[in-house]
Amino acid sequence: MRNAAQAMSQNHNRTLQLRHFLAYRMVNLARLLSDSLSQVYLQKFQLTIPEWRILATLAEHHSLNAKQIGAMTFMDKTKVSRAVSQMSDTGYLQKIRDEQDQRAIHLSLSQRGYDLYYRIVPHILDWETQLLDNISAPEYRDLLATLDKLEQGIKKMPDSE
Amino acid sequence: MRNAAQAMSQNHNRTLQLRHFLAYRMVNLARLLSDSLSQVYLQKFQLTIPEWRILATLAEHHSLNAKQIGAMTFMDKTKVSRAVSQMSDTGYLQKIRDEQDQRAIHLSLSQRGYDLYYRIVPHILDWETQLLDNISAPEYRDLLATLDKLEQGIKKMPDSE
DNA sequence: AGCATTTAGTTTCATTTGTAACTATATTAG
DNA sequence: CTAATATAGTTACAAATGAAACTAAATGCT
Repeated sequence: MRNAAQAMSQNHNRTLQLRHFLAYRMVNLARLLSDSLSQVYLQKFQLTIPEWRILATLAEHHSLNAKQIGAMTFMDKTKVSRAVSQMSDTGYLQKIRDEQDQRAIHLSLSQRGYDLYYRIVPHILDWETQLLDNISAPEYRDLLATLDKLEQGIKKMPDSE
Repeated sequence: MRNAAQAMSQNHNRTLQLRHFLAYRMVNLARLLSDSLSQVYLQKFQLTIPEWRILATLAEHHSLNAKQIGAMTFMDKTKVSRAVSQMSDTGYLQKIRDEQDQRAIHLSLSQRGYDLYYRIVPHILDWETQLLDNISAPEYRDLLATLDKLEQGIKKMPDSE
């Protein structure tokens, strides 16, 4: 028995049990994680999930255009566009047009944006700490490694263009 | 170093790196999985994601009411209600009022519903097989175990009511 | 150079979603 | 027994979403 697919088909005899169906489990857990995290801390800071994602991404990368943010966060360009407008209105970020390419707009956090980010981060990390309290350090490491492999794998699947 | 939380805080010195932030990784991967799976097979059978979830859940449990389905699939009751109506119209399921409790409605798949389910399942399993080809059997087993722990854990978190 | 195509980002519109209000039935308390 | 409360499910309304059309700038082709 070489891989997980063979193990699975052998264990379950080619029937579908949602409880053991990986995608179903991942989607449900992700929903729980996302709800818990956004509900508790982000609503408290008046940010939507897309806005938080942009804030965190820009805090790490300092300057990106909307397209890059979309690719990194797996968000639709319209979602990015709307969240960026909102954050620009609220003064969390600046838009600077590229001198070379007048279509592109460099986005970066304002001081106010960084301030917000640094106020939120401790809450996020506390939440993560609570979550990770449920698993061991090796489990955590293995989990991230496995998620990596799955992410690589799914991007190569025939029908995922 | 006892657990993952300590490992994490030590490794990353209490800064946030999205790449190593578990919730972010899980949510992104879940999105990829969900898109891939639903795009390829469910649209082909004219089912929405909520409809597929209800179909699969009823195929396993044979008779449930809307509330139970909602709890099992983590779907909002309005989402369940609408998907059930649709599936009833299409003839994939039957509604039978409980004799004891006239509010409750027992839902179960029609023959047509089971037929559809058994036509879809092989495609789902093929997709899963492709996905799991990327990881080993022990990795798969450990992954499901870890997901279990995280799911247990998050349900116990203070702010996740 | 001049016209077609591509690309970044926005806007429009139809669909999906969730919150809150609602209907109808059941349960509980006085 | 009756009134208040709770529960299952539906409906109405408003917000979020994504596909497609659109604007404006850049690139490619002849």
